[in-house]
Amino acid sequence: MEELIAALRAEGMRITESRKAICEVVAATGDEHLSAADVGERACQTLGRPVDQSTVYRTLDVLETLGFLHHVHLGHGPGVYHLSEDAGHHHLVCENCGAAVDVPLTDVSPILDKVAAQHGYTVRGAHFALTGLCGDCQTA
Amino acid sequence: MEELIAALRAEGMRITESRKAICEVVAATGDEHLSAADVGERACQTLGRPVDQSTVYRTLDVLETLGFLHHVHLGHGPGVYHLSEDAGHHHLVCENCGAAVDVPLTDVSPILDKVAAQHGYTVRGAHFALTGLCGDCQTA
DNA sequence: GTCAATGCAAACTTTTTGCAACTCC
DNA sequence: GGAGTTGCAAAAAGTTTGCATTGAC
Repeated sequence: MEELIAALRAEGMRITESRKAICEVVAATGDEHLSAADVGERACQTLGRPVDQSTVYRTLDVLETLGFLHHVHLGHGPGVYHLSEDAGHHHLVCENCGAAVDVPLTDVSPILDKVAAQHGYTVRGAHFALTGLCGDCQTA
Repeated sequence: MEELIAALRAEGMRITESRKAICEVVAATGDEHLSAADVGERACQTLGRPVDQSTVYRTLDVLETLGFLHHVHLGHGPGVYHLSEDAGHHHLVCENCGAAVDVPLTDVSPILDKVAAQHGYTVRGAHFALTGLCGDCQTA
């Protein structure tokens, strides 16, 4: 959290109560995947007063631009945000129940990189999830 | 096209002018990826009168349920529809310019299946695209 | 005091839904 | 004639934007 605030300050940006609250929520995010609405809700609780959704979006956008956050799409619902990691991971989502698991990038990168290279592409990040059926939904 | 119409009829569904036009558009789709709006626009031209977007969505939904179509998400814009193929393919999309290439499923399935299996999942289809940078955008 | 950031409201995009009118079988 | 379909309009969900006011520096 201190890191996020410091980075914003280093960019010449102003540190408002709303931003502080959002940074706190984001920093406290473990490997959770929060939607913008989730972040907003928690920020409101942290701050004890309403924080506008547009402010949440704008702040998340800033943090994403600075490289602290990524947002991914796990399904048809809202996009979800999570802290950037060194390694990164793909997401495997059940089409039926929505359960999601993280897949270390190292498990899939070799092939994806190779395939992408065949088309002149460079795979970067994991903006969309891989879809399938989880164990429970297969048996059901 | 005849096949689509026949299938609808076989399901006890009614063949209207709008449906015929939409089926014609869809059947004429090579390996293009059309959004619902694209399909609607072409159907209007084919038919010479307006076809409501809701009718397009409902018809595409029927065709998808019957297994003739799939829809995928290539980026943040509208979903796109394409005819089902025996083989199927993934999509590799440039984050920068949006250029998309099809990747044969056989090129990536082995790994994806293996990784998914490690988590008890079964990968099915390719509902979301893989993202990266195309050759042009890398050099730029 | 300035200028960035906020909150509010309104626009926007894509997709879905309720419902009366229609028309295909 | 009766049920499946349509078109229209309105709603829904997620996100973005314009703008006057506020507040950080």
